[in-house]
Amino acid sequence: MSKVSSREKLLDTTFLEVYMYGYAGASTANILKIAGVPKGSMYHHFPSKKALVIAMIEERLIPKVRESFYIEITEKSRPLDILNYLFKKISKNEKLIKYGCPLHKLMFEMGSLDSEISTLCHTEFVYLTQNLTQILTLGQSRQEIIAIDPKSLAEYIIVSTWGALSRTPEHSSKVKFIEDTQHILNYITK
Amino acid sequence: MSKVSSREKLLDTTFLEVYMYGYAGASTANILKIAGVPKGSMYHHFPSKKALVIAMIEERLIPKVRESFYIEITEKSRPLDILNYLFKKISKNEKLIKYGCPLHKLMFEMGSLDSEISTLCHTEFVYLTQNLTQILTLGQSRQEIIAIDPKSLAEYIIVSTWGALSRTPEHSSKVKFIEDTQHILNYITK
DNA sequence: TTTAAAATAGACCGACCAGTCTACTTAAGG
DNA sequence: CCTTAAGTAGACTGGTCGGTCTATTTTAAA
Repeated sequence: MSKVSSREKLLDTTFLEVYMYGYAGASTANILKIAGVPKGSMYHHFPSKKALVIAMIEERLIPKVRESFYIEITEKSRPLDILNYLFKKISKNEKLIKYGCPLHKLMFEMGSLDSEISTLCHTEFVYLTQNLTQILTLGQSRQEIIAIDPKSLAEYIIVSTWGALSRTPEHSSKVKFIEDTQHILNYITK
Repeated sequence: MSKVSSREKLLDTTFLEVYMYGYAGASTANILKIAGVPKGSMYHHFPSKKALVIAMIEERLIPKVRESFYIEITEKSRPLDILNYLFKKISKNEKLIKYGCPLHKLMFEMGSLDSEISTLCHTEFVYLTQNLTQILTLGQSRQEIIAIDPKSLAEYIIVSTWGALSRTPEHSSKVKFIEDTQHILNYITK
């Protein structure tokens, strides 16, 4: 029998709650109910709702985002193939297609609510950008990717992908996402 | 002395509140305080918070979005010039750069909260797409724009632009937006 | 001028919010 | 076994939420 600690349960539940209802819309009472954890435990582990969400970002959101968007770079990496594979992988994640990238969603909401949290999210955006910039640079050295400032290109690819993932659940689909990201691939292919 | 009706004041204030705090984060009490309108008046004009927001979308948000994203098409329109002009105009709107497109922001938030409102927002996305599709088709007939399914291209341009506008306020800028959208223009130029 | 509808005004409601507090239980080290 | 801290438990607080209700004022038509 697995014994998941209250802290872990809280982080898991908070991730889902914030993903679906946003930071403002997420209620601690509901999180506690779903996690099956009493209030005292939550405030023992985290001083506030905000602190809980920050821990969730660091220990759940960021790792999950890296699973989806981070590209491991090796010497024989084929940048375009990798990017293509990445988009395919994302397109298979139904929740991602339906409700968007949780990092983007939270970052966007917090932009006008709390600069600490929004900056924390932005830091991960910077990290992903740096990783993608490396990939693009490698592709450029092999004449596979257009010769444009790779950092600017990397940022554009990420924000465009986020945009493609932010359609309404009813009107988003795997097919549309692949269609959108195909434009990105067309553009960056030399 | 201008006499703005309570209803109009409520719509104006609601637009700002929802733009800054989101639907879940917007409070009727705060809207009433800022608008200087008593609660009874609000519930006389609108049966609920949701109805107020829907009226705001129809009478404020959509007109504003069309100001920024709608392109009047004429016979001698130069599609690329128009798009370029459009991006320049958007880049000059500091609030848009800082806090993103209010339609996109609300649509994204409501995706997992209320399908009626999110569908209403999506309808406007479809409208903007149709308009842009016309422009692109015109450009294609003049060999100025790449020959790719114009509807798919139009959708991609809009979601990418929305993505470019959804950076954090602290890290978004006119320059970055122009940089992002320049990639779009590069891509679609034949 | 009378009358009825439209609009204003704000006290009030139960539900829910994040957060506090005290009591209790469990786990670990000496 | 005893002690101490870590963790659990949930009642409770002040404040805010969206929404209701009744009373009053304003407007405009008859």
